[in-house]
Amino acid sequence: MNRRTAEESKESIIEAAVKVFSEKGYSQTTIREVAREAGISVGGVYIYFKNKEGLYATLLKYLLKDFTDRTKETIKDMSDPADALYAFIAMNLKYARRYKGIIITEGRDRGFKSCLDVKKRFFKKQRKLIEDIIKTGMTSGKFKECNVKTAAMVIIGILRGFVFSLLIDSTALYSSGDCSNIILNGLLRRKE
Amino acid sequence: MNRRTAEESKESIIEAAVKVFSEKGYSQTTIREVAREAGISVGGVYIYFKNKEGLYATLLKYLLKDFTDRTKETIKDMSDPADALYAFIAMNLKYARRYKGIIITEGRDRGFKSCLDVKKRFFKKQRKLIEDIIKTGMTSGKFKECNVKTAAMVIIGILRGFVFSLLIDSTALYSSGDCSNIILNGLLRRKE
DNA sequence: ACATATAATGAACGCATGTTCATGTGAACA
DNA sequence: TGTTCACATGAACATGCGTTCATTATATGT
Repeated sequence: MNRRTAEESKESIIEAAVKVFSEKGYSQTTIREVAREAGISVGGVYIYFKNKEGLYATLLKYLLKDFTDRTKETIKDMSDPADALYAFIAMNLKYARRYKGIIITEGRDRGFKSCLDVKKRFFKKQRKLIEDIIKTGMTSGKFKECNVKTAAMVIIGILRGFVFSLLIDSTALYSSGDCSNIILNGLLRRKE
Repeated sequence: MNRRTAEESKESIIEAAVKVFSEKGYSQTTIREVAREAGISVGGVYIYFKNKEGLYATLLKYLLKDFTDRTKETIKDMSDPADALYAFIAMNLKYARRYKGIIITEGRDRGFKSCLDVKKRFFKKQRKLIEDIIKTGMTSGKFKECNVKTAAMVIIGILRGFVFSLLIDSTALYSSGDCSNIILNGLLRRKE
């Protein structure tokens, strides 16, 4: 019978870690549970990862890169900026549901410098994507003039709120459509 | 020399707990640190609170009630709904900065039923406040017609995003003004 | 069959933390 | 001075978790 290769084992650990961390967040996740889920021993985990934080950092990088790539791929051919913004929002919501414990986790500063950097770079890329959408919208005249950077930050803030709402109450949530509608149109009545 | 009364001790524990939980969140907070901060022994904490969760629940209730009351007081005399919304947002931001570890904490479901209920009731009250603002705006014709409940939920989501942004990067943040501007006006160019 | 390298095991260790409890302390009153 | 009561202490206990390491199992090459 063939044993697993090192690569296969490592992958199954990452997959298991993604699952457990997503459900429980960092503090509540134990190496023992990840090991069980991956079908390996406790010590086995430490063959492939230096420690818990290392495992978490690896998985975070892997997941965020995957997310960024998919998002770019999804919106790259969209000409209408409103469509792109909608797709961007929908994409965020979908991933948030699946990996809620990870995308927003209690990443305390102490001892997590590595993760913080990964996250910051991720959010920077996200902001860049939105900024491009907004710029396109402004150039084509569809969006009004505004501070692009600020608007992008606010939208990212809105999306974080989305995700956080999921953590508190995973059922009752407004849809991507409702959200993008308010972002696009605002609350104030338009003249005429 | 006069010793502290039971009431005084209890209060100083709550104050200490507010401080430590705000900074570190639930998991990272230890009873030992709360006790030290309160100037009491470890065992002393257990005279006044059943356990860690009980202490947390008490402090959460106390803090959220205080916040709701102050918010109501602040906006109750404002006639312009846009002003009220702005004040509401500013209020949230202010408290979030101070109590970030608590207002948004990793309140996992397991074993935290009591806290979850407190939080849900709090958010319900918050939503009610925003709904009233929006309704006022619609009645006066300043806001356009929309689904009040949904709009309120979206705004709450936006605020949660605000707070979460604070956790990740406490310096670079858009202002309350930027935020309410986008909420009120949206991104799309207005006709004419 | 034997040797070697690779992959895996899980009991054991050290440490941190929530919680308890027998004991101590000081003020008020007899 | 002695008694009582409320308030407080902190060492000790139990548990859980991250981490290590001496040992075992399996495949591969000779």
